[in-house]
Amino acid sequence: MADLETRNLRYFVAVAEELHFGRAAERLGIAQPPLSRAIKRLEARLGVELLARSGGRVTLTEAGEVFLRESRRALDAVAAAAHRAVRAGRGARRLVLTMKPGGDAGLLPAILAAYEAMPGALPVEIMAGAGDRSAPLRDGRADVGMLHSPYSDLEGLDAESLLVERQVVLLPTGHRLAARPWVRLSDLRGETMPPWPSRPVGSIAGQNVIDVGQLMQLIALGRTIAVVPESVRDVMRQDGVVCRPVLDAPPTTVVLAWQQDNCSTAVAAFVRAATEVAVRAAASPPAGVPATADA
Amino acid sequence: MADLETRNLRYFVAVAEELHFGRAAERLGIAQPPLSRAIKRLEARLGVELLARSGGRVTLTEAGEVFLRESRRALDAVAAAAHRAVRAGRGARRLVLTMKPGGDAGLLPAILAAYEAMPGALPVEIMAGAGDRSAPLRDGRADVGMLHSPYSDLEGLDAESLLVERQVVLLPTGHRLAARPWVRLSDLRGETMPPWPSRPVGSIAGQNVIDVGQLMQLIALGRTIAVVPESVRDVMRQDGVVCRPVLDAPPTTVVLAWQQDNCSTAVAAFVRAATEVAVRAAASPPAGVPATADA
DNA sequence: CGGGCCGATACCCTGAGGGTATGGCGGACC
DNA sequence: GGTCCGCCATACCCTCAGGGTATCGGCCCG
Repeated sequence: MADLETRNLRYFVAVAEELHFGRAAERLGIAQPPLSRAIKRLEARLGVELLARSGGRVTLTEAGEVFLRESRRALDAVAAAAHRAVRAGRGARRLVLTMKPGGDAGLLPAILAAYEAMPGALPVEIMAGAGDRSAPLRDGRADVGMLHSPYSDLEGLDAESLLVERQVVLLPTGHRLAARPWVRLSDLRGETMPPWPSRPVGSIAGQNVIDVGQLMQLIALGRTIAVVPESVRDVMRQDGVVCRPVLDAPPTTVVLAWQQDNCSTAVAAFVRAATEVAVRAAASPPAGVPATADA
Repeated sequence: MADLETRNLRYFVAVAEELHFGRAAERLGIAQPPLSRAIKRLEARLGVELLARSGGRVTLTEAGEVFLRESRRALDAVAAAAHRAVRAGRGARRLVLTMKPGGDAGLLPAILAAYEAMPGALPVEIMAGAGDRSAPLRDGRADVGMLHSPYSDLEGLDAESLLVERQVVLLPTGHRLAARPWVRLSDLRGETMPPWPSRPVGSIAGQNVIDVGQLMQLIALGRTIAVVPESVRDVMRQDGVVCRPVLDAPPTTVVLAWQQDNCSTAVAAFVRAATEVAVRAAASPPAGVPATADA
């Protein structure tokens, strides 16, 4: 069982995700034949068939499924090694927090204040950006992240729930559903919806959704509608947009997540600060963010 | 930040462990100059100095410490990907248990019986061997392991304590301390002791200690003495060897450990079986393995 | 039965990475 | 303080892993 290079893993992950050698090769920036060879060699080295090429279809074998999951984890670990070392070398210890802009449900200021009041608190750097917010946690670019539970993949991360929210749909004022006090998911069939939870940042009619403000504009213009956690309503208001509860949408949870094996005391302190703030917020919710009524 | 290959990590880990390019190169089976170049390139790619070469001394920088830890973890993850995929491909789902022979404190038969009585239990394969028993857990060759707490490195593993044991010293009958009812650690200064907890399997006067039986023989022959958890006494008796409690030796804990991110139900079931057995054993200890008296 | 899609094979070629020889710098010892 | 020695860095060469192009072969579909 010779040494597996990360290149082998990257190649396999690409093929496993595309289930198509040609597209995977293109994504990797190489030609298809070397990729075929590489995968074949990989299978030979492991002594296991990872992909079933039965005619025009490529599918993952059971071993391939396992190897895909483990490979992703291993690649994350390699990336984390690099990022953590760089951050350690750049001196200036910091705690990096990753989040979607506006995704903190208004909790962040209080959490930051609580954390920074703790003895030995590090400066907190906020890393806001589009795309999958859990990736920076896995690959070591961030220490903690505010994620949204059903949307983000928490596999391999530790997490603490901060807040459970209902979801609302954002509609332009002139929309056919805007007159109703509430809607159901079935009412939204056939509407243009941004693929909010999907992995690559979604595009609506060619426009990339990169921040909540832009999304609001698009809604006001009648180009799309969106289902979002109700706290977004308070963070970002926009004329021409109304929100209506979606009764049967599953509730979202704002979770604070971090890498499982992270033994840093700074992360532990931040998590403690955040949960304390969350408990307090649940007890006495700020105006505009009503607590979920007891059943 | 170009792709880091596992080769880079392996090379760095070797140098970081040896703190000597020449020895590290020898260990890796390559010459020293390519190794120097590789490390230098690695540092250039990361943009961080990992090693401080100040005169004849090589030391790790702070970033190097971080990178060493993370690199080990990443290499384990890569190895785990390979092993898990192979095991998944070989069909025949099994639960692999790693342990030091005789290191189960007599708990194993009951644990196996309890686990196998559970619905959906997999066949258990026992992987006994010398060396570091936590490595197979990290690199995916084993699912669960019985480790000994102060001796095995549990970093990055989840673990459940099964049993806390006092330690005893094994002496040849003719030994100067054999006449005493108990000893203290200070009495053992200067004695020939196998480096039991050390990473490479220790050698006593050129003999590799590979199993408990051999160790017993060596003790009976007066070649060495050993401090071991008291349950070893019951698993393996030998004429010519007596055991005496070591009053001030730290107690050892038999722990059941597994990879943190392992979400397999089989592992969960095994852990549950083991803890139940351990609780029962603590309540009514079998003859010969007295429970630790309440303080 | 023919065309097109897609993975596998054949063959070449480039460059990353390994080897040998040697330089250069520090520390140690007399 | 000079010399020696240990050890990492540099210089230079060479080999082969891995990438590219061209093409084959099997499968599906019309």
